[in-house]
Amino acid sequence: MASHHQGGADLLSRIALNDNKAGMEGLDRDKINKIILETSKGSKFYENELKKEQQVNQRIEKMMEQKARITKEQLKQAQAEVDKLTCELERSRELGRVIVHVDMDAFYAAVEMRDCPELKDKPMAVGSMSMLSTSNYHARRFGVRAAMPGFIAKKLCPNLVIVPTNFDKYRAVSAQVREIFSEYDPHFMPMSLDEAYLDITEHLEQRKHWPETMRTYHICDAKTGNDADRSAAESERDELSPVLFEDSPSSSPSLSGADGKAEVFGTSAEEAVREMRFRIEQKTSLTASAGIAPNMMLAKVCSDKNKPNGQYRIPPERQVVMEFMKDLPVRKVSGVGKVTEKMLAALGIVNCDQLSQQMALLSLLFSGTSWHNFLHISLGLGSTCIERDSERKSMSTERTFGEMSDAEEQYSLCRDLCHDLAQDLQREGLKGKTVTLKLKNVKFEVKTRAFTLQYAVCTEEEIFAAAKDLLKVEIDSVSPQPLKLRLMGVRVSGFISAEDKKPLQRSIMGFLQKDGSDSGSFTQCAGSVLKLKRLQQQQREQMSVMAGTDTTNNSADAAAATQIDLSTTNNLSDTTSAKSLSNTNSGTDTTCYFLTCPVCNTEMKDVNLTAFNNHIDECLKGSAVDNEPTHLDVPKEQKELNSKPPASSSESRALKSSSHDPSCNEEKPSTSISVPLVETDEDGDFKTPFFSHRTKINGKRSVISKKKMPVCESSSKASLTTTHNLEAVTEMSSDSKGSSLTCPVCSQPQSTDDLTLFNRHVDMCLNQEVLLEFRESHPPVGHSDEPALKSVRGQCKNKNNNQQQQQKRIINTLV
DNA sequence: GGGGGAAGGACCA
DNA sequence: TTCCTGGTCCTTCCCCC
Repeated sequence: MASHHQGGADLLSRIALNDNKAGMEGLDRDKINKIILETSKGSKFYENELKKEQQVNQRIEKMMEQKARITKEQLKQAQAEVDKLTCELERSRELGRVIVHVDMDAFYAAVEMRDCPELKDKPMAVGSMSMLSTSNYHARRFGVRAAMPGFIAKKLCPNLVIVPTNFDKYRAVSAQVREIFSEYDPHFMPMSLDEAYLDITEHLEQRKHWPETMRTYHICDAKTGNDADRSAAESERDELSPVLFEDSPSSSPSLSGADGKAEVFGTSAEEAVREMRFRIEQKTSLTASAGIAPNMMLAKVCSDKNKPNGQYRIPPERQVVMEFMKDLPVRKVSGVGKVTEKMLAALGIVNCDQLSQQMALLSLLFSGTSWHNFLHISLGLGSTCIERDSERKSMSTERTFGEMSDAEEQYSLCRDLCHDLAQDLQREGLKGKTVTLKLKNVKFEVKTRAFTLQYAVCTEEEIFAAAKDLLKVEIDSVSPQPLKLRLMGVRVSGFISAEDKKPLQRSIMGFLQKDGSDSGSFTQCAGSVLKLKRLQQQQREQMSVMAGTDTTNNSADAAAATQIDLSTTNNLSDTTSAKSLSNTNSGTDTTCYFLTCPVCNTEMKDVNLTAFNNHIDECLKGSAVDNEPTHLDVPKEQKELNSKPPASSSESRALKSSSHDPSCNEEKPSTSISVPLVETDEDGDFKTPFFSHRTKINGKRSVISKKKMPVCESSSKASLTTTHNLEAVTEMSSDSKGSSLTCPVCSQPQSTDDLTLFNRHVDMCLNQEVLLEFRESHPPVGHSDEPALKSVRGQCKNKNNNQQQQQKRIINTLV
C-alpha cells in the first residue's frame, strides 16, 4: 500500500494518495504522499483522520483476536455453510441480461475544457481551494484528483487551474446524454449526472432485425443544432479528445472513422454500446466509457477497465466471469471502500480469488449481510435487475462554513437550511416524519441528532421546530462554552407513502398553509393563535356540514381536525370555541366529547367519558374489533370519519405521568419533555401529531395497538399541555415584547427571555395542579387492575414508546 | 429474539 | 488560510414486548 512507503505513515492510509482512479497509474507516489502529508499535518482535519484511522486499526485488532479464537471445527462448519450457499447462488446465477454501465470521462473537467479550449493543455480541476470535484488527466499526473482540497492540489501542481463548478451547465449536458440513454433503455437508471446503468437486452433483441440504415450515423449530422455558442469548441473536438486522454486505449469511433462520412454499427452488444458512445461524443463533444456485463456489479467494474474513452465486455459465460474475477482487486468493486479494503488486507485478502478462498473465515468474522455480499462478489454475481424509479429515502441539505460559535447565528442558519429543505421537499411533494440535525464541530467530529415525529412534515416551520430543539440540546450540552461548528445540515427522512399522505395531514396543513408564515418568533406565536382560531372556526363550520349529509374524504379530515380542536381546547379557559361542540356542564363526568373508540374506530358525537369508556370496555371484552357497537347510538356517517384519530405528542406525556402505571410516575420528566415538543407549535401549523394509519402496523400488529387511546387518560390531558402553550403565547404576543408574563396556571410572573423555560414552567404547573384536579374529577372508568383497561393503557404506552425514549434522552441531556 | 428508533459510520459520485 | 455535498445502506445500541 502506498502509505507503507512513508516512515511512520502506517496510520495514514486514509490521507495518502488514492490511486484507484483511472489516469493515476505510474505516479511517484512517495513524493506525492510526502507533499500531501506535509500540507495536512497538524491540521484539525488531519488530527481527526488520525483518530479515525486508529479506530479502524482497533477494529482490525479486535477482528484478529476474534480470528485467533476460531477453532478448526467452527471453520469446517462455516465452510459447509458457505458451500451450501454457493451452490444455491450458482443455481440462480443469471446470465441472460445485458447490463451496461456508462460513465462520462472526467465529466465536469471535460465540460469545462470543451467550453474553454485554452484549458485543454493545462492541468486543471473543477472545484475550489477547499475541495475539488474532479480533475483532468494532465492534473492527475501530478496526483491531483477528485475529493482533494484545492490548496493541497496547488502544492502538488502549482500551475493547476481551478475552475469553479457550474452545475447548471453539467445538468444541461447530462440531459443531452440521458436522451441518448433512453433510446437504448427507456428505464435506464441514472446514478449521478455523469453515470448510469442501462439494461439493453430488449434493445438488442429489436436491433437484430434493424436494417443497416437504422444503425448508421453520420459523423457531423448527429450533432445538435442548438449549440451555436459552442461551435468554436466543437470545431476543435477532434483535437480535444486525444489531448484529454493522451494514453487512452481509445476506441473512439469518431476518430477511427474520421475520414468517412458515416459509420455503420453492428447488432452486437459491443456495437450497440460503441454506437451509444459515438452518439454521445457527437452530441456533446465529450467521451464516455462503458462496461458491458451480465450484471450491474460486473458492468461497473468493466466501465473502469478501459477508461477513458473505452469499453469492455464480459460475455455471459460463467467461466469467463470467474476468470475475470480472479485477479480483480477487491477495492475495484463498488462498495468496497478504504476501510473494508484495509480490513480484508489484514486477513491477507487483496483480490477476489483470495476473497473466495477465505469465505468461511469471513463468514465467521463479518455480519451476515457483509459476508453474503463478499460471497456474491467472489462469484461475480450482482444485480441483474435495474431498479426503476426506486423511491427516495431521505432528503437533506447541509452547509460548511468558517467557525461559527454564536448561538443566534446558528439558529438562524438552521432556519435557512430548513427553508431550503422545505422548498426541496415541497417541490417533490414529500413529507417525512424524522428530522435529523447534523453537526460537525471545528475538530471535524460529526454528530447527528434525530427526532421522529408522529406525523410527517414538510414546511420550514415544522422542520425548524424540530431541528431547533435538537440544536438547542446540543448548544445547552456544552454551555457555557459555545458550540463551535463548521458544518450544519438538516435531513428529513421516513417519508410517508402516497397512500398515507392522502387524507389527513394534507388537508389540515392546507388550512394552515393558506397563511404566510411570519419570521419573528413572537409574531409567529401570535400568528399561530390566529391560525388556530381560524381553524377552529372552519372546523365548526365543517362540523355542521358533517352532521348533515356530506361524508366524503374531506369530512374525515374535518372530523380529525375537529377532534384536535376539542382535545386542545375543551379543558382550559378558552372554551368559547369548544362550547359549540361540547356541552360544558357543571358536573365533572357529564362533559360531552366527540371521540373515537380506539378499538372499533367508531366515532361518537356527544358522548361523556363514562359512556365512552364503557363502550371501549365492551369492545375489548368482545374483542370485536370490527363489530359495530350496539350500545351506543352512532350515526352511520360518523363511522366513516374515523380513519385517522388524532393523538398528540402531549398524549404520550400525559400517559407517561399516569398514576396507574408504576413505571410512569416520573412527574418531572414528563413535564420537561413537553418543552421541545410544545415549542414546535410556534408556527401555528398544527403540531399535534396523529396516529397515522401505517399499513405495516395495520397488517402486523394487533388492531388494538394501532389506534389505542384511552380518551379519558390521554386526549383530555393532552389538551392541557397543548393549549396552555397557545394561551401563553397569546399573552405573550399581546404583551408585545415584554420581558415577563404571567403563568396562566399559577398566576406567578415569569421571565419570557426564554420561551422554552416559560413553557416548561407552565407545563410543570399544569401537570402538577391541573392534571391532578382533572384526575380527581375524571376518575378512570373501572379500576386500574381491570385487565381490559390496563391492556389498553399498556399498549397506548407502547405506541408512544419511541417518542418517550427520545424525550428521555432529551431530558437527560437537559438535566 | 425481534422490531423499531437513534446514532454513527462506510461508501458512492 | 483552506479538506464538500447529498445520498444510501449497514451496524450497533437501546428499549420494549
